[in-house]
Amino acid sequence: MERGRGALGPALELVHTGRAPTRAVLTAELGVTRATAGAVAAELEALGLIQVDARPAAAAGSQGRPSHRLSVAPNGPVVLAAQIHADGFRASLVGLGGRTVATAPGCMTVPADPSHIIDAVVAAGAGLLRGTGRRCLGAGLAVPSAVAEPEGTALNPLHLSWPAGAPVRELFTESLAKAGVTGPGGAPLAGVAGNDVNLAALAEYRHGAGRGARHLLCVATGHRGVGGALVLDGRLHSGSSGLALEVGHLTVNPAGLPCHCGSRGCLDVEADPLAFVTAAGREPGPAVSLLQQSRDLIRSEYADPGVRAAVELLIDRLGLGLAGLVNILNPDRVLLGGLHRELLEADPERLRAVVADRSLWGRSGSVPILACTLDHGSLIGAAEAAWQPVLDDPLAVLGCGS
Amino acid sequence: MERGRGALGPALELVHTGRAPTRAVLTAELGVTRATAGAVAAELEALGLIQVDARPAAAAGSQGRPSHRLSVAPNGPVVLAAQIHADGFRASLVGLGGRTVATAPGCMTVPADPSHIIDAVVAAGAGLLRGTGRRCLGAGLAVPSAVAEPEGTALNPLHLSWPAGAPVRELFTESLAKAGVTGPGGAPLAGVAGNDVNLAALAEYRHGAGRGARHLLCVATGHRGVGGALVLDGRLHSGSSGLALEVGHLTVNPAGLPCHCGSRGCLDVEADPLAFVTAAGREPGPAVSLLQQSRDLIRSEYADPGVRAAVELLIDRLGLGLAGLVNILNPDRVLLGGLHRELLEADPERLRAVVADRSLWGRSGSVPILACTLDHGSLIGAAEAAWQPVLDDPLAVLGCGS
DNA sequence: GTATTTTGTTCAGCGTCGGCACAAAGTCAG
DNA sequence: CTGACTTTGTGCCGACGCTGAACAAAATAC
Repeated sequence: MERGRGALGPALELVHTGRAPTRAVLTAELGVTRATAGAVAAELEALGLIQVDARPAAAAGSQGRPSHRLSVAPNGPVVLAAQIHADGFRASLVGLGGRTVATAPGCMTVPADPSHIIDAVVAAGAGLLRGTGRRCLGAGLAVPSAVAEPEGTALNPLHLSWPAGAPVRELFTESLAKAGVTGPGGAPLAGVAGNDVNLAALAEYRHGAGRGARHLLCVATGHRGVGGALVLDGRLHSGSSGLALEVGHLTVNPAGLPCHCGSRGCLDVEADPLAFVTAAGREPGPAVSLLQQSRDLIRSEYADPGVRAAVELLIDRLGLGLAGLVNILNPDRVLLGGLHRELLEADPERLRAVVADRSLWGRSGSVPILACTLDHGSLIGAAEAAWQPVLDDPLAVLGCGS
Repeated sequence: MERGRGALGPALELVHTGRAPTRAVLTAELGVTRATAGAVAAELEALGLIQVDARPAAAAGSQGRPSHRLSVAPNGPVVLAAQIHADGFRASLVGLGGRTVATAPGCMTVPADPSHIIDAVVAAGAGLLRGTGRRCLGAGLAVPSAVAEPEGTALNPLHLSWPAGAPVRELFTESLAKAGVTGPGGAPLAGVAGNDVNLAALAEYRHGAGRGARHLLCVATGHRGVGGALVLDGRLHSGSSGLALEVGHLTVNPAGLPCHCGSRGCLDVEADPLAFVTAAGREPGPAVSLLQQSRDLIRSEYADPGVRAAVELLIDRLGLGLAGLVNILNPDRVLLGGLHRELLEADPERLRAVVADRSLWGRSGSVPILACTLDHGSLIGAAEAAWQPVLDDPLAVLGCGS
């Protein structure tokens, strides 16, 4: 409680994202003196958040005294991360560094009443907490819908049969209280809720293929429709009311299918798994298995000319949409998830060529397009959102006394 | 040089934008004690940047001791602001608060060699500086082209006959040195260059219709093509390489005109003055007078059914483009400039209805759409960009000794 | 004219960080 | 194996920048 209180948050974030493996690097990254960095590390260790290994692993080739290694505390506090998708839910405890400590998947048909499934996923998370006995510092929930801020309501839970405007954050917070999940000192825990693609983008930025990007654009499709997200200088850009990056209604096929938005040829209906299966000339299965059906087609039947043509068609449409987004947002990296990831991996050159051709500047055209790398990215992202208050100011969350 | 050095920049910005008319308000806005706010104000006054009037104007109805009024120093330092457009240039000296101190317009055909006109506009500005004898702290240049960062090159100076990739920032800085324009202590001055719509958006955010917005979207059209800009939390978002908000190639008319980008029906060719004049069934005049021709048509011949139909057609196309941008960016305010401003004022309800109808969420649909209010917004914006280093850290620019 | 309210100023105190000196722990050269 | 060198960790002091409290000033309210 003497030195380095102002830099506590940034320092924790550096260790959390693995960008400060040693005290020396921490010193350089924070731009402070060794004395301050040392005090900061000591404080974070005292708070039980990080670990300092005096015994260095292997100082390969470097002269001088070896650095102490900084790492996330292996038995430190966790956050409760929850995810709801069309065919079930998933709850995890996630520590710093994006490390999943325990997981409880659950499959079911999602009930029309959001509070039921939120209670179920929270109960699963509470069970994990009891089982492991870890301290819980926050809770995050990912839902397949835009979440309006500051209300915390799910505006378009399309593939869930929920009513539009369901107050998911409020339900989540109430559910946490009912399940007895509390924060430090038994205080009630305020849950955070967000769109699954947004949260996945945040997770990729911190721990996945988005590390080191300044402006990260993420586009993904799960079962139906297309979602987008943008991370600007490390912060999720969700717009003035949480509704940014609703990219599904960019026009990518002027002569295309009518969309429920009133226009034709929107990305939502032209570049999602249903569009792919249809373009490949196959009979679409049930909605929740469309992504798997598409994956199977690409991986097992790519030799089929119909499948191949469908891949190329969807790449062209997706590329048009991405080019539009690149022109507007000028990101320095683009990540693709869900079916879009499969399309990228099936023919990376074609997609990159379309984007380069249609985004005006050769420079932006050469923006790297990569695949998302995290499993359950939106779950990790929900955890990241829950960690955010701790990363912003550890002392405010943990209290000076504890 | 004792108290309040950290809060110096934020305090200056508050006075600069008129959000801190008194010491008491400054105290509240900065979230510091009266002692600190007083010291900060004293320091800024000592630096010659602001003025403290002990004699209050008229404390209407309020109890207690009247506040001292804070205002921008009337004879304080200025920055050199320059703007180049299709039919000439304009140079001004602009003080804090966006106050234009002196102006030198110049009309000519813009030469194909950018350095000639940049030298001319800088010479005009240098003349103003000699004439007024004011200290100059920075210089900014607005050009009708995307400016790539960090190179400072004009990538698509479409209506100028410049080569693509002209190094405008470098030319500007060299020209300043040649003209003998120097910063504090005779140090060489680093010029900043930016896209005119971007800079106009910044000016509107600070001093115009954008004041108080969190996420401000600005769309404007001058003679040809459509430009956009985004201000996020007070900072211009120009993307990872300065190329963001190139909004001209959103598709707004699937069956529309071919565009040089290879697509059809782009905003650039469907919602600019040429498109309007053509849609109204008139013979387009020379490129540099298209905006004026459009204005005249709307203001004088709105009764003509052809003109009216053209207004409605362009409103519908513009609305489609704006709706797409609102879905992606979720701003809390939209400003329109150039011909788009005229369209808004001709039929505000129609434009708002189109945007509300096509942007998915009723809430975003009700985003306020307003007209730009500043004359020569991009010139003021060039000045704002030039002021930025002073607003960020006044002491670093002015030096502790002076 | 006195009380109240609000604002500006002075001064002491303290927390936080930089700078420096020194100790510690390794590599490298002979 | 020893000594020089390099790099990292730590303790101490001072400076800087802010808070808090007391006090003074300038208006309104009664």
